[in-house]
Amino acid sequence: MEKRAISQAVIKRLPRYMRYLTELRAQGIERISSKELSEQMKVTASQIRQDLNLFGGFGQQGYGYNVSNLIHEIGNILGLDQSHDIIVIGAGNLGRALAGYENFENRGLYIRALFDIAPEKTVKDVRGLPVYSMTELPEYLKNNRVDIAVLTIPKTAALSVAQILYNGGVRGFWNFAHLDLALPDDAYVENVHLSDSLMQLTYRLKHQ
Amino acid sequence: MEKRAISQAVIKRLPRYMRYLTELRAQGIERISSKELSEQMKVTASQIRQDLNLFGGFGQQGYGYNVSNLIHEIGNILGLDQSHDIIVIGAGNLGRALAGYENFENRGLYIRALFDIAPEKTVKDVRGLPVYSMTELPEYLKNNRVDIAVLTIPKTAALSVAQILYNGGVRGFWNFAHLDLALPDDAYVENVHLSDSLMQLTYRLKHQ
DNA sequence: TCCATATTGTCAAAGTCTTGACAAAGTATT
DNA sequence: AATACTTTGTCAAGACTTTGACAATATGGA
Repeated sequence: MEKRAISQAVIKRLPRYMRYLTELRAQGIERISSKELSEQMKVTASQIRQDLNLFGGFGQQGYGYNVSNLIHEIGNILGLDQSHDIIVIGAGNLGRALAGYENFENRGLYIRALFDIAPEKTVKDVRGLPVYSMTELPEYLKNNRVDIAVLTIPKTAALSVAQILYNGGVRGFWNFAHLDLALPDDAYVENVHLSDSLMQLTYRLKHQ
Repeated sequence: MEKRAISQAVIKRLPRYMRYLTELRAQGIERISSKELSEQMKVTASQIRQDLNLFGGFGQQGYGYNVSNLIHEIGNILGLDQSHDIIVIGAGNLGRALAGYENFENRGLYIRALFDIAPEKTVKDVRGLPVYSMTELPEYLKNNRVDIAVLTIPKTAALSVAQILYNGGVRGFWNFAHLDLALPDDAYVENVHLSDSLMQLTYRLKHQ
């Protein structure tokens, strides 16, 4: 799709642009210049223009960017034009929290089911989603498309479950287990290490 | 503490070193060279040595690094030698998930209480922690030290609650609300945007 | 004790990312 | 229709980060 490789640094910024632009649209703002946006986001205008230009000229000289159009374009870049079928492995508090996010569906992200070793322990159901036993996972994968698996399970279980998922055809992994999941190269793993982020905070409290 | 400013890139890597080193120690491994560690972590040995050297010479030529000692040193750098008192604002699934992490206490991170607008809705209690009403927050802040507040509340409430916390003396904010919290410069905010991270995954599924 | 080997700490080069500057091209006003 | 203004897209310079190389120095075996 794009000409040259896009750096990780740029990709990380795209959802943030999305967030600010969506907020602007909600406020009824239709156009925005890189300068105005840069002031709100506390980045340089140059960076915004440079980032957006990697994917195409979405702006217009003398005018700026059309907010709705830019949301649409960045959404396409991020793959939100395609729908994604998602399952959550681990129906504990974290799994239920993620499964319960309501805004995902606006972006083509559909949570289809949860899995847990002890599904009956799940007192409340989450938005009416089914909670299956882990033993049913291979069968489910045979009969249902799954683009992304969310792993909210202990690190001791994470790798073996990920392998079942990979063998069942899943290629997207959103991993909350406390280890860096290593899977074959055609699997895409986004590791989320919450405690790493908390330690960055304790670092700053100590040093700054 | 350190001579020159440490870059954000380095600080981000420290918790990851911590994770791998802790795993090594659990396996009974007492010494490790930057070369071995670099192979496990899939980074360059040079980067490991350069990073660690910013804080002091923790290694020994011809030997490598002592695992336990290095864990201790990085822990100090990250501020884990100090104890931190933490409260969680929002006792929904996410708040309860974070409050329930058991490993925090090994690192001096003590969750003391949760707050919620509707504390009675919280069916199960979390490890026996008290769940207070939000109306009790200002009083709590007068009587208790709070180093870090975890915000797991809707974005519409986040800024006003953060200001109450800031006025009550809280300077560390671990923010899960879906906006970038802007607070005075002496407050340290670590924003965690889970959906940003999921969008990086959808980007990669589309493009790679 | 000596020597071969291992491995750090550090420097400079290479690579990547961010910023400032400005021509080109549009908008808005008179 | 002409002019002043705005703002993009793009380039090159500057800043920052990562890597490779190697002297210095320790280990461990003979």
